[in-house]
Formats: sequence, structure tokens, C-alpha cells
Amino acid sequence: MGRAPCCDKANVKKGPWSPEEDAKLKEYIEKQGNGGNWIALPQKAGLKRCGKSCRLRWLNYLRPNIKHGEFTDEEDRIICTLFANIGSRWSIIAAQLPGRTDNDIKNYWNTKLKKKLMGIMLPPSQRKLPPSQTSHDQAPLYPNSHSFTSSLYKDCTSNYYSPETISFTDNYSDTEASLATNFPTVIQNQEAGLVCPMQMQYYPMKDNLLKFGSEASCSTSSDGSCSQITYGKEMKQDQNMGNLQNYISNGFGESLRFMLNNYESSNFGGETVKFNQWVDEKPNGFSWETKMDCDLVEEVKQLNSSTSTSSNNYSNGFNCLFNSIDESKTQQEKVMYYYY
DNA sequence: AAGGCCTCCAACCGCTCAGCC
DNA sequence: TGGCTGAGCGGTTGGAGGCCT
Repeated sequence: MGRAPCCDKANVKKGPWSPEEDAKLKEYIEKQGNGGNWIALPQKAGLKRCGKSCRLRWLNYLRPNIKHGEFTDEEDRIICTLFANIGSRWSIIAAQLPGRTDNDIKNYWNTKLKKKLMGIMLPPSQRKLPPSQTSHDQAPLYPNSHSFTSSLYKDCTSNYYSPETISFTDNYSDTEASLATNFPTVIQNQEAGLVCPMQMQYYPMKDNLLKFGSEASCSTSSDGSCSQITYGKEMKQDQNMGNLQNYISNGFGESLRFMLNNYESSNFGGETVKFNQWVDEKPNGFSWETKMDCDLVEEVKQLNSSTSTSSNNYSNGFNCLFNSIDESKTQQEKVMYYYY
């Protein structure tokens, strides 16, 4: 037995809204509001529509200050950044873009932005390069030398990639566990590096496939801490997840570490922050940490705890370790760690 | 001109969650 | 405490319109 329908399907109109229906709905809501009850609204407003349909029409099309038309580059960047951080939480993303609806952003992502990024993430031989660059400039995925040129991207909406020389340390030592304070000076004279973390999500995928969704799972205990992380064939157990720095330094096994200078991220609250960014490159991909707006951290924490049964994975293929957030730090210092 | 294919987006569907009784 | 209901959300669909052959 399925769920009871929310309305009498036989007596409601479906399909595109007519201008007359729009006018009726708009007039009613502007005069009366929805009365906190969308289900009852259509009857009161004289509409042969499902309440859910009325709600959607109002929220996505009729309500004041809705912005239609082209997305700006800045909006693109915000969407990229948020998607990389929180996945397909369209309503949260929409909240950061005044005038845009979740449906709008979702459609825009699915029809345009995703394809734009897919263009960027083509395998090296198929990428569109700037005229001055040739394919041999591009980096191997898993370099084994002590310096290499990595194909990182200046702008997530650009069709061009911008190789930058990245220095790195491998098998980093205990002293490097002090992530926030121990930035080495190996990188000098770098231009602003990677802008969109999502690019890092795609870049290392072996089969040149975009990865949406993840096999990853994470059991979450009552305090929200994550004690077991599974991804792919690899499973990690950690008894002391409070020591995230240690975990990140040692828990993923052998990996390469490099730094992006002037990493640009965190559009939360409308503010873009540039900082140095450690990235750990591993056979399975990358992990990194990013600073986050405190309110958003709380929001994501709540979302996470509300689905605490077993899953802590995100549709963008990353897991977030929320207990990595050091509550003793100021809002500006809140850090979220990612891996996959 | 016509048919096929593709793109885009409005709208629908089904699920989860919170609030209420 | 458990069931019911409505709101909200994200995934998916269907059709209109544009483009290509």
C-alpha cells in the first residue's frame, strides 16, 4: 500500500500554468498569504490545482524578486564552491544566491554548469588548451618525482587549464601535522592557484569519468563523530578521531602532499577567502581541508545528524569529517576536512 | 519542408522530517 | 510514544522549441 495522495488526483489540473491561474494564485497569496496551509489554498483561491503545485509555482516563478536569466560568473563560482563543499543541497545553495531558486540552480547545474566542468575535466589528450600550451606540459596523475607540474585550474568556468608548478613533500613527517601553522615556504612566486575544489574532485578520477555519488559510507555515532570510514575497497578504523590532524597526516597511508598558494575558497557569507591550502594526493584521489563559515558548518552538522543512521557521504563523492571542527577556535578558524 | 535529435526548464513525484494530536 | 499530516526537498520527467540534416 502506498502513501495516500496529497490531493484528489482526478480533479486537479496538471501541466503548465495559464496566465489566468498565475494571476489567481498571485492575487490570492498577495492578499491572504498562504495561511500556512498549501493544501487548502487551491480551493480557497479557486484553483483546480494540487497544493504542492501551487507552492512550487509560487516559490519558483511568481513570488517577488525572482531572478531569471543568465547566471553570472560569480554565481557560477559560488555554485561550484558550495557544490564541492556540501553536494546537491540545492536549497542551501539557493540561499546563498538571492533571487535564485533551488529548482533554477538545479536545472542550471544539470544542463549547463556540469557540462562546462566536464569540458574542463576531459582527459589531457581531449582538453582544449590555450594556444601557447601543448599536451606535454600536463602532469602525470601520480608523479613520483619531487617536483612536478600539475594541471590545476585557474577558474572553474574556464575552458582552459593552467598548469602551475607545485612543490610538495612526500610522506610528511609528524612536524607537518601542525597543518595550520607549519606552512613551508617551498612555494614562492605562485600566482593564485586552484579556485574550485570540485576540479580536484574530478581531476584524479582514473577512468576520466565524472564521479557523482559515492560508494563511501560512514557510521556516525551519537555525538556526531565518525568512527568508521569506508570508501571503495579501503576501510579505515580510527580510535581517536578527535585528533584529526594526526588522522589526516597518518590515517590515509602513503600519499603525496602539496600546497596550493593563495587558494581561493569559502564564498559563504559572500566573502571569498584566500589562503594556502594543503592537498594530499593519494591513489584514490585527494583530500584537503577548507575553512568554512561557522553558520554553514552548524547547518551541515544538523543535516548530518538528522540522517545519522549510517550515511555520511555526499553526492559529490566526498565525505566530511565534522568532528574535525575545532570548536575552541574562532569562527574564522573553523575548518572542515574532506576526503574520498 | 519535414523529420529526428537535442537542449532546456517547468512541473511532477516520491521521499523525509517536523509538528501536532 | 506512535501515527498522521503537511511542508520542503531533490531526483526525474515531459514537452516546447531550436537546430541539424
